[in-house]
Amino acid sequence: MRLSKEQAARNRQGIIDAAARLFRERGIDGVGVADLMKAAGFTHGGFYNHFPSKEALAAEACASAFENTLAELNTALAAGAGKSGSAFSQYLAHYLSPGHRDDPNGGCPMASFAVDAWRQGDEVQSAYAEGIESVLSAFATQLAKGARGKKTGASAARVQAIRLLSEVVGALLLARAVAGANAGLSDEILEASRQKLGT
Amino acid sequence: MRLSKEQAARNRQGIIDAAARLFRERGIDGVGVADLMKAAGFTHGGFYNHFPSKEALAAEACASAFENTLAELNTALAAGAGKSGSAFSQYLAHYLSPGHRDDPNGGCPMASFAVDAWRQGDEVQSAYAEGIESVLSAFATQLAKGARGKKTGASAARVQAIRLLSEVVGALLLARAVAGANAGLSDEILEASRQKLGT
DNA sequence: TGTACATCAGTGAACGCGCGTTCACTGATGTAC
DNA sequence: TGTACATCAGTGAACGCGCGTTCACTGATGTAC
Repeated sequence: MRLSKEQAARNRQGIIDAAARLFRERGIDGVGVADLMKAAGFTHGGFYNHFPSKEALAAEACASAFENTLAELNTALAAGAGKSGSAFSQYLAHYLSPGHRDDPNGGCPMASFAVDAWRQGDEVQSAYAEGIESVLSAFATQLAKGARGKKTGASAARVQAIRLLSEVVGALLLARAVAGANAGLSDEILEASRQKLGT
Repeated sequence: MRLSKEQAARNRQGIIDAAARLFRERGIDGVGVADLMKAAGFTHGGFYNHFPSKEALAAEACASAFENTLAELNTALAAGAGKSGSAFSQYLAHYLSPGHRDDPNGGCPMASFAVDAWRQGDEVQSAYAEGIESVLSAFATQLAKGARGKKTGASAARVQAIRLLSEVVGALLLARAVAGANAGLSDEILEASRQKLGT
């Protein structure tokens, strides 16, 4: 039952989408090839018609998750273009919301893939590092133009972007890690960073 | 070949120590029971004489890693007691050093166990959450007393402690995740947080 | 204090299970003539 | 345009492997008398 090229390409993309969701939720090692294929609506045997290995898929899924995240960020910024820097602040507030913490499915790949990238092979690491670089650029652009009154230099904005990214990713990861055992602490962590966002 | 109680207790501790090291390095799922027992100098069959399950050991190893980390922090602070707040700053600078990034073995359990705690069972989550709470308290105490000139209130110090912890943990995780694919970016992330530590 | 027996840490083989990957097969699609 | 054949996405069984866990066994330690 050979399929048309278009359908095959669509099926391939469906597997990547399912992987991008499931890997973020349960980690790369936490999802089997059979689970993935089932989630995409297939049996597991066909997997290797599309990808040379599970790790190759993981790298594509990671890259895809970053693309979606960047697209969302740009959409959010474009929507609030009139209101100067506030769209970015709102994006960060959403990032640090309990909703985002509890739904890693479509959420931040920087948090979900961080430890996976560290311990996984080269392909995933490369995709991850490129994604981080893209997000940092986007953050730095926002910080440079949105600075309150005083002009911020490009290099200062980059340092600020790195620190901001470290803080929000760290807060999200810590909040997720303690959510099950200490929900109050988890909320407190998110609030602490959210309160002081612009400072 | 039954052993003396003392020897048995020492062997049990040896397994915990090996686990605390290996789990931080490769993740809980990345180390098998056989690997652990071999690292501790035993064959794998005896594992269940000491622990009811791998997860129970993981929880103990996580708690043990936090204890060691807190002890190191206190030692560092006591050693630099004369120089007011600078001992704490030095500790943070060490935390954000390339050396700490490249040697997760005895390093920060907050970073190493973050994703494991999130996706693992209740026992590990509890140990992790308690560890985080202890470190936050220690940080808050330092920030409250070490504040430059102006007095910092307890609740403000706690918020500051949470944000500081989020930033350093996030920076360490990001730096580790990109180290393989982009060493320059990895160093840059550590430096950005290190430069601005007190600000 | 000395003897007999129960205890239990450690060994190494074995268990069942799920994983990533491979394989022979199917049949509609794409292509060469 | 029509026909014959090669291609290849999908199926489902099977592979080897490593994992967490269990087991029968050993023999020195601890304990009851």
